Formats: sequence, C-alpha cells, structure tokens
Amino acid sequence: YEKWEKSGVFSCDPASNKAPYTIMMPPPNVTGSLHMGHALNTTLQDVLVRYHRMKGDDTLWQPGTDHAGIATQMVVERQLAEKQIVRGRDLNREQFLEKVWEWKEHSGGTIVNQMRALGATPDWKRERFTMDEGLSRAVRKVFVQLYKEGLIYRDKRLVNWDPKFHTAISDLEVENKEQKGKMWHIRYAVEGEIASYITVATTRPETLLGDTAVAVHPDDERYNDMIGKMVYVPIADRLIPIIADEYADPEQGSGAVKITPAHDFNDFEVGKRHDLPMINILDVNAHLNENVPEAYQGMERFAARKKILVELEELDALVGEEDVKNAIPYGDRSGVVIEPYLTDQWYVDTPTLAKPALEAVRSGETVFHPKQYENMYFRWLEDQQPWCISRQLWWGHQIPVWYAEDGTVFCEETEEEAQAAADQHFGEAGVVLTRDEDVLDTWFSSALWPFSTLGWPDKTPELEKYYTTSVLITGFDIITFWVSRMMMMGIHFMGEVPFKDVYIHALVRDSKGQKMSKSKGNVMDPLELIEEFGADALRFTLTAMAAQGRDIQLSNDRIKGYRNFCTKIWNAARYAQMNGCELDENFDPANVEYTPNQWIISALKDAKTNLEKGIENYRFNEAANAIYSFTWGTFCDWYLEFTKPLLQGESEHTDEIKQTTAWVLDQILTLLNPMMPFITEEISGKMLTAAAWPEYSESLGNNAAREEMDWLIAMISQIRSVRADMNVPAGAQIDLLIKGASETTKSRVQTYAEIIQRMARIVSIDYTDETPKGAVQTVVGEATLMLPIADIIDLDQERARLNKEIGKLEADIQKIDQKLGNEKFVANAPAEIIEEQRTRREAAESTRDKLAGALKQLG
RNA sequence: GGGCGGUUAGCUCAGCGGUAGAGCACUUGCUCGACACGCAAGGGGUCACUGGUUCAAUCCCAGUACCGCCCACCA
Repeated sequence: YEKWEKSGVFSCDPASNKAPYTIMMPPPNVTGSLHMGHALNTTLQDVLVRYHRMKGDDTLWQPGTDHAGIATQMVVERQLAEKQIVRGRDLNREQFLEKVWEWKEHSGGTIVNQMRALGATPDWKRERFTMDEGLSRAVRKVFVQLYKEGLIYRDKRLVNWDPKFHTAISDLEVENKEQKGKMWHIRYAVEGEIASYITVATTRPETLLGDTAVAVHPDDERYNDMIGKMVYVPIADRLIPIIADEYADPEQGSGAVKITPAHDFNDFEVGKRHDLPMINILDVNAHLNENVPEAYQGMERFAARKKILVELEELDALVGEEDVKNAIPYGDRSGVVIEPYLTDQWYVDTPTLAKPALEAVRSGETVFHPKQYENMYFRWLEDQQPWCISRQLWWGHQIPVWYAEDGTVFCEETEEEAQAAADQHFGEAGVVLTRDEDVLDTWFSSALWPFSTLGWPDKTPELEKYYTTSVLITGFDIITFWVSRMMMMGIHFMGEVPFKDVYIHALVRDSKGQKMSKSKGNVMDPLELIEEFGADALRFTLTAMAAQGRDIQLSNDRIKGYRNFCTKIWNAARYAQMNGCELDENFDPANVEYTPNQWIISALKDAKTNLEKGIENYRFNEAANAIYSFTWGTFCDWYLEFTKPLLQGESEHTDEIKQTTAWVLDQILTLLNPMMPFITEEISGKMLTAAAWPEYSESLGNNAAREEMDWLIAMISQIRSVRADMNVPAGAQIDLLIKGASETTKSRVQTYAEIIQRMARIVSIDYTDETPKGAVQTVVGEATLMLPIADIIDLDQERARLNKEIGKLEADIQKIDQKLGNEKFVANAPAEIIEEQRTRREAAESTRDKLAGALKQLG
C-alpha cells in the first residue's frame, strides 16, 4: 500500500487538462473506527475512483474526518469522569477543549488507517478535518453571510431539549419510540360554580403545573357555554381560561384539551395565537423549577408525575385512566427523553433554502440512484421546519456572534470586525462585547464539505475544477442529515449543485437481517474479516452484493465464497506461470489465429463491456458478476482446459496459446484491480493501480469462433451428462460413434478430437450409419452421439432417461405449437419472435425424433 | 396516521414483457499433475394472492395479505 501512496497516484492535478472525476468522502467521525457501513461505502467509492483513475480521468477523492460535536464531547466527558474530572467544575472551556484536541490527536488516525487496510485510495495529502482552520473560516463566513441575508436568525421558541447534555438538538436527532403508556383524565373545576367541571386528558400530568388554558373546539356544542369561563388548575391552584381553538379535536378524548405552551409544540402554537402566558416549569435537567408549588420544586420530572397522580387522586380530580400507545421522543445520542423547552436559539431558514434544492433534483440536475430515494429527499425538504443550529456544547464551531451589554447583536467573522462594528454602532471605542457561548450543530460544517474542502471562500484552482463533484456515495440514513443540507448550502453559496449523482447504497445487516449494533452483539468487524479472508475478498463481496435498493445481508459464507475466488485466480496464474506463459509486449489480440484463442478474447471483450456498464450505472453487483463468471466459468473451466495439452506440448499453436493465456490473464487482473487491488498487483507484479484501463478495438471479437466453441462445449457437456446419468465410471474410457454428422461437424470433430477425447473421456471417435446394440444416445445439433457401452448399460435406466428427455422436448413443442396456433400471436408478434419460435420448434422436434428412434431401438 | 420498499429454488439474492438465474447449501461421482478454498454431473421454483392490460405477464396496472423501513403533534 505504501508503494501506492508514495508513487503519488492518488493525487489530483488541477493543472492537467484531463477531465475531472470527483468524489467527496463522507467524513467519518474523527475518533470512530471502521464498521461495515464504512467498509461498504469506502469500497464502492474506491472502485469508482480506481476505475476512473485508470480510465485517465483527473481523479480527486477528497478524504477527511468530522469533529462530531456531541458524540466526541460525550466520549471525552466520560473519560474525564473516570478520573473524577467534571467539565465546568474542574476544567474551564479552554482547558476542556485542550483535552478534546488531545483525544483527537490520540485516536484520530484510527479510522483513516483502517481505510488504508481496506485499500482505499483517496488523495490523503488533501485530508481535512471539519474543525481545521480553513474549514472553520468557511463556517464563519457562511454563518455571517446567511445572518446578513436574514437566513439565519435568533428566536425564542420551543426546542428539543436534551436534559442529559443540556443542549438543544435538531428534530432529526430525536428518535420517536412507540411505547405503552397511560392516559389520565383529569377534571378541572369551573370557577364560581358548584360541581361543574371540565375534563381533559393527558399522558403527561406533571405538565398541568404549566397549564395556561383549556381549549375546546369553537363548534363543539358541548362546551359552547363554557368558553370564556375560568377553571382551576388542580394543585397549582391557578385560574386559567377556557378558550376556543380549532386545535381541540371534538373526537379526541373529552374534546377539551389542556394547553401548556412552554412544554408542548402544539400548545406553543395555540399559546401564541391566544397570547397566553408561557410558564416554564422545568430547569435544564428537566427538574421542576421555582414556578411550581414548593412541594414539587427540584423534583425530577418522572417522580413529580407520580406525586401529582397521587395528589390528584386525593383531590378526587383524577377521573379516569386508560392504556395507550404513544410515541416518546428520545435523544439519539443521550438516550434520555427529550423535553420541549423554551429557549433562545439560532435558526437557519431552511424552508427558504430548500426551494432551490428541491428544484435541482426535480429538474434532474442532481440525480439519485436508485431513483426512489428522491421521494425521501422531496418529502423531507418539502416539509422543512427552521433548523435549530445552536448547541449548548463546547466542542464545535463557536457561533461568530457578539453581544453588547444592551443585547445588540454583532455578527462578524472575527472579534476585531465585531468590535469595529460595535464601536461604529455606538459611536465610541472599546464597547464591551460578549461572545455567544454556543457552538454550531456538527452538520452545519458538514453541509459545506463539498466546497470548504476545496479552499472556499478562496477561488482556488481546485474549487474551479472539481466543484460540482461527480457523485456522492452514501447511505440512505443520511439523506436528511447531510445530502439535503449540502444541496441547500452548495446551491446557495456556489450557485451550482454539489454533485451530479447521488448513489444511495444499502444498509449492511447481519446474516439474519438484523441491523448490526453493539448492544445486539452482532457487529461484524471489517478488520477481523480482512484478517481472516483478506481485504480483496471483503471488497469483492461487498461489491458483488451491492445491488440497488436492497439491504445487504452479509454472512461469512458469502465472503468465504469470494475468498475462494481469490484463490482460484491465484492458482490459474500459478498454472500459467508454471507453463511459461509470459506477457509479450507485441501481442495483438486482433491477430490471433487459433479459434479457441479468438473465442476467449471475444468472450473477454463481452465481460469487459458488462463490467464497465455495471460500474458506470452504479450496478456494482452486475459488474462484479460479469468478471467473476468470465474468469471462473469461462476462462478457467473451459479455455484453460481446452488448451492444456497444446500449451504444455509442442504445436503450431503453442506460442500463440501461451501469449493469449498470459494476455487474457493480465487483462483479467487489470479489470479486477478496482475491486481486488491487492491480489491482482501481487500476481501481475505490476502497479496496476497506476495502469491504464484496457481499451479494445470495436472489431475485436469473432462470432464464428464463438459458435464453434459453443458447439464444442455442447459436445463435451452432452457426453459428460449422459455418462453421469448412466453411471459410467468416471475413469472408464469409452468409444464415441456419431451418426448423421454434417461436413461441418466432421471437420470440427477432426480439429478438436483431442479435446473431446480428453475432456469427455473418449477413446475413439468414428462415424456410422447404424446404431449398435446397447448404445446410449444423445443429440448435438444435427448429429446423434452414441456411446456403445453394452457391457455396463442398464436398459431400463436408459429407457427412463430417454423418456424423460423426450418428455421435456414434447412439452416444449406443445407450448410453442400453442403459441403458433394462436392467430393473434402470428398477426401481432414481431417477426423475429415468431421466427425464433419456429426455429426452436424445429430443433426440438428434430432432437425428439432422434431420441425417439433411439428409444425404439432399445425395444 | 402518511410515505417508501419487499414478497422469485432450502438460505441469501439477481432478473423485470417473449424458453425461470447466480452464490451458498444439498445429492452423486472424481487422488484426470493450477486449484478439494477444487473438478464433473444432478435434484429443487403454479416467480405471495386476486383481477386487469397485452398476441404474450415473474416482469406493466389495480386491489388483497403479510414483512420491513422512514416520517408524523393526536391531547
């Protein structure tokens, strides 16, 4: 691997006039380690990159890692906790960040080195990190510009609050889990009336302490006369109004709903419409705060719920309880229940930015493969809520905003610029400014990846040449987090889409179809698999299983199968080498004369075409299968066997066979290099990674040769099949008699007599017009093949075999007759289809007649 | 609740208008000098179900049934 890296083949060259081919590597978490998803993702990118590099494109595969805000801060905090060190208490912000950087330096190289073990060839010299200086500058610039354009703003609204990490998180980082819960019905007493109540239902009774209204539907007759009245909130003993709002669904529960604007997203909207007070009853830990009765202050939220229920019961306010299923929001990182929480946060106006991003995919400027994922993209972007980008963390890009004492906001790229702006604003020097403490959502910097890594905001040659990258390779789970945001940012800041194609690959699951996860203990470690089967086997397996639109269920057996393929190639190469097949520089595949040589070259050309089509259409499985079946099923199984004696002996064809064998093998190795870089180079002894992709002339390929070899394969296969069916011992040498052979057949038999004899285990070949007693028969084309094996033949068995064959043919003929007998078919079907049916019928009939004759003779 | 996808050989999956395919597993036979991580020959499928379009449907359309996944505020 080092050889490759030192050679500089990975490097792009913006100065060259070669066409660019660019892939942005999805940056893995800097402190992470390689899992199967990465292995698949990396392999597919590497296959594409190697292919295009060999094709002569100026290839840039841009590598890098992500600082992964919450995840990384979490890991470091946990480590510090083991040493009884607490962020904030024992370490200030600066000291803490120092620890994080230390950790990053310490464990940051793991994943990229693991990618090297896989054989990945990105341009490592250009490796970037989302927190390095250049990318941070891009982040600041983007933030300031969006702020000045009004596309970033600060707002006080409900956010998803993580009580464990004490930060806001975005909608996407919330995971809703369906759970069994309870719904409680609670009655609120109406003010000034005796025994008059309104009943509301809730799954979160503790929030009643923050209720500021009860809402009913304006058209709900049951409650018409109650609108405007006041009710007592139990326990809190506050008076709140009954209001009319269409949000209340008469069909739902009692038709009356409690409104807690500070702790529920819907209620928040209702609260705004009715100008209700918003009572926040929680602190950052989701413990109850000073706005609740003293007995509850400082209580943990779920403990408070229990206590509330007990007290409601005592007050006779709890009038019902039912089992329900409901979706509970959890933080995807912290695993704790998320609280809607009222705070000031920064937002990106994604509803606005989404519009051009949607249009770019609708118009086909960017195309998803497989296409159906565009639906996911559309659905997500069409329904954009403002993106909450501020996080109350320390690890990340600090928001470039400074506040004056009176709260005036100065958003600039540097502190100096902010100071200058403030001084000018207030008309005095040295205004005291405080920087916003929050950092940005990790995905904010990720969204800039396609241009920030190329040097933006500078106008670099790289940016000029490689932007609008060729393709993005990623998993579907990240379309919303990353792809859509890169589209929005890319279009806004570069004026062009960030990639032409987006290939969405499958999720790697275990052999039972389970998602791999540490808690299930079913993770397969790519490094262990590389250790056991080799990187090439793993790469080839992943490539061969990467069919579009389906998950990959990976099993060791499958990898083992492809490991065997590696061994097979290895053995074929050893065989070629042992027999003195050496690549001749002057060998011209178009000039070979020996038919099997023409044939194998022609078949290679087909395989290459299919391989290329597969790669170019992102049908990696088809690409892998094309080269696999050619190599094993055609080259090894037939070609090497056909040519064995001539190769090893002396004949007029020997030299040409040696050269052809060496050349085809070399081509196979070259074509396989993108998928199996290690073994192909080891065998060939050349640095194929830097080799040119083979190009064949249009005219290469010989149909006559293919027809002839198909015939030869049929001859051998037929005889082998009959032998096996009739239990002729494998070692037994028998005679072959041919009846009704055409001149062509005779001439072919003569040419390939040795091959037929050797591969079908035949002693002699003769022609006859008669059928000897006790011969088993089969048909190839116009000729009937007879194997006189009277001493071992079992007549009943032969009768049964022939009957079975005849039966198959008759069924076939009958089916075709049905079609041909259908007037509408003859009238409407294309001529060549009809012709094909006729030809097939004739062939089947002729074979059947011959076999029927054979059957008759058996008596 | 909304959306997307799946249902093809024992298993894992390709194919997606004109004779049902692969790998693995299985059966049988092979110490035929590259390879037993191999060679050869086999068995095994009303392509989920019901209708429709078509000369022709595993493939297109509609519906049904299961199974996944994603999104969603039902108090």
